[in-house]
Amino acid sequence: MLPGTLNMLILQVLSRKKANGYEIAKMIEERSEDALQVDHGSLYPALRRLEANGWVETEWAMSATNRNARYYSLTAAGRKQIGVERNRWREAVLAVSRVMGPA
Amino acid sequence: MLPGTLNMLILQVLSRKKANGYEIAKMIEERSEDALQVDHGSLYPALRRLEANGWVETEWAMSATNRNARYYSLTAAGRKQIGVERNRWREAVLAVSRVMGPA
DNA sequence: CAATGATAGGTAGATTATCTACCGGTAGAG
DNA sequence: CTCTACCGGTAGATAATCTACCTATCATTG
Repeated sequence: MLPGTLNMLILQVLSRKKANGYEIAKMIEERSEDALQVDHGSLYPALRRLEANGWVETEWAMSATNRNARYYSLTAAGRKQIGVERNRWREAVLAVSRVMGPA
Repeated sequence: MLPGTLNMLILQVLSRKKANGYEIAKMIEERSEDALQVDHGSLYPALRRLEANGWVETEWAMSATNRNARYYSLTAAGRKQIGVERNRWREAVLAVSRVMGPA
């Protein structure tokens, strides 16, 4: 997992639907075709940061598998933040590409 | 600067020619069109790591501007390492792209 | 000749984000 | 009743970066 990308990835998957931590990790792993493994020792602290920044909000609810789970959903600020992170990522990749050259 | 990319960027610029720290930073900045700023508090520790890993070797020499400078050049292991880092980077970008989707 | 900016190398300490390794618990299948 | 999947968390180590500081010389300009 590239440092600095986890926040963006979490916000992205939450832009589709609210989810609990376990589901967020699974979605990132599945959508990356298992290329990204979300360590849950990284995930929960990251979710705390997102909440502290006002980008996600939480509520406790029963999961589809009948467990008590903390659900995360994007705030309005969180939706804006996705754009910020996307642009930062795109520019970072472009900048690295310019240095690394083709192939 | 994305964490985890500096080593690769340094190895890449050294694959063209040997250079001192100041020149390495300038080359990365110029080739990225100033999108990447190489903090020299990050650069020198990174160069130490690369040397400790046996990917670069150093010698002191006079620079083009007539100053005593430590020049870095790739070892055979360093050349191989570029490929390793390139592949890792390419796969990481691809994985993130799959999660983030188009646009 | 003195001041300044560009060149050059370095470190200490703080910050940030990640990973490792633990802890706790429940639901449901077999 | 045991085992797997599900679910949430933290403490401490690790790694890489950034901030801020130090030193020094060369070359140009006033």
